[in-house]
Amino acid sequence: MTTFALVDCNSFYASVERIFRPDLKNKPVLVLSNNDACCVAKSRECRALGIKTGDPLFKIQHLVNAHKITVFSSNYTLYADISARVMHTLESFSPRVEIYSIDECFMHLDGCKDLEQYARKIRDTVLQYTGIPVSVGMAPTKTLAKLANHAAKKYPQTGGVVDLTNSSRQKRLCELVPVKDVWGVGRRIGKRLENMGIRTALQLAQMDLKVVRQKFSIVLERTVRELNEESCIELEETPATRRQVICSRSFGSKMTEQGPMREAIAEFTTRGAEKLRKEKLRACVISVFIRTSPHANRSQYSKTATGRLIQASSDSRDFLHLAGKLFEQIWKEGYHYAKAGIILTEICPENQMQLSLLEPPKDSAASDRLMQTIDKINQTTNGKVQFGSQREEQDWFMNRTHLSPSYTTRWEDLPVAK
DNA sequence: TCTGGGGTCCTAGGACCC
DNA sequence: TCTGGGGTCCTAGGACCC
Repeated sequence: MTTFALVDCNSFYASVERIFRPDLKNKPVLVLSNNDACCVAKSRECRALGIKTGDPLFKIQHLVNAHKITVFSSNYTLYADISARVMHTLESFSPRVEIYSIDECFMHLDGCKDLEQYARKIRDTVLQYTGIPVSVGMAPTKTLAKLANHAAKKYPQTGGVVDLTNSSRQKRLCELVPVKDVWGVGRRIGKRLENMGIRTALQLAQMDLKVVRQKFSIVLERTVRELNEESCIELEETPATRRQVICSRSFGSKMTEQGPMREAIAEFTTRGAEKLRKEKLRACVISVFIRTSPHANRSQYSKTATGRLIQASSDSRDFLHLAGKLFEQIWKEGYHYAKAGIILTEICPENQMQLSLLEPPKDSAASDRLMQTIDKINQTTNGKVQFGSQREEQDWFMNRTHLSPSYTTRWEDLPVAK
C-alpha cells in the first residue's frame, strides 16, 4: 500500500526569522502580513498567549507590549530562499515529492521498512542543514497524512513524528480531532456539520457518502473517502501551469483620488506582466478591480471590469493600455478605497499560443526583445525603467516597519560571524 | 486609526440554442 | 390562451487552501 508523508515546517516564518536571531530562541516571535496588518505566523510561545493566525495587530498590540514579543514584517524573499533549501534537502529522501506550499511537502515513502525511524532521520537532517524544525505525518492518504502531521505538532511527546498507517490508530486520533481541523473542512462547512451533530473527524468519516454528496459537494465526499483510507487526491509531482496571476494590495492609507489609483493599477499591471514573462507565459484577459473596506462603516463600492486582448501577450504595454480603459469604466468618485488589483487569466505557455482567426498574427519578436531588455535592466538596478503611467513616488505602498535583513539574498545583508 | 495576498475548484443560475 | 426539455457556455460567488 502507498504511504504518503507530509512534512510541514513548524511556525515556518517565525522559525526562519529565528535562524538569524538565535537570541530569540524560546522567545515569542510574530510575523505580520503585508502592510503590517495582521498576524500570519507565530512561534509556540505566542500561541500559548492565545494569539491566532489572522488576528489584526491592533487587537493584540497589548499582548505584544506586555510580553515583549518580537515582531517582524514579512520578508518573503528570505522565506522563499530558505524554503528552497528545505525542499532540496527533502528531495534527497524520496524520488517522488510534491512541493505543496512554501512550508509543506508531500512525499511518497513506498517500500520504506521502518517509517518512523526514516521520518526521524528526515527531521534531524532538515534541522541540521537548514535550522528549520519540521513535523512529519505518515498515512495511506493525503488527508490522513495531514491529520497525522497535525497530531505530530500538537502532541510534543510524539517528537514531531506520527505514523498513522495503522487503522485503529487512525480511529483513535479521529475521535480526538474536531471536525473543523480536518483538511478540506473550513469555517463554513465546519459550522454546518456541527449543526448536524457532526463534531469529530471520526463522525465525519462515518457519514453516509450519498448524504455528503447531496448536502455538501463532491469535494467533501472525497475528504470522507480519504478519512477511510481510500486515496482520492494524488501526488502532483509536476506542477500544472498556473491559471491566473493576481497582483493586488490593500493600501497603507485609504485612497480617494483617481490619479494615484490609476498609477497603482498601472503598477499592478506592470508587475503582473513581469510575472508572466518570468514564467514564460502569456495571457489574453485582464480584470481590474477596486473596492472599499468591508470593515469600514462608510458606504461600500466594489467593481470589477474585464477586457480581452486580440492575441495573448506578455507585453506590459498591451495590458497597461487595456487596464487604463477598464479602470476608467469602474472608477467612481467619492469613496474611500481600501484595495485594488488586477487579475490575468486565460494563460498559456509562450510557445503554445492560439492565433486569432480574424486578425493577422502579430509578430511579437520586437516586443519580446524590448521586454527582455527592460526586465534585465530592472533586475540589476532595482526597478529603474518604468512606463509613463507608473509613478516613481509610491506613497500608497506597503508599511513594512519591522522588516528583517535579506540575510541570504543581498550581499549587504549577509550576516557577519563575530 | 489599524483586518494580507495569492491561489484552486465547484456550483448555481442566466443566456442562448435547437 | 398555451410557454417543454435538454444541452452548452459563461460568470459570479462560495468555499477551501497556505
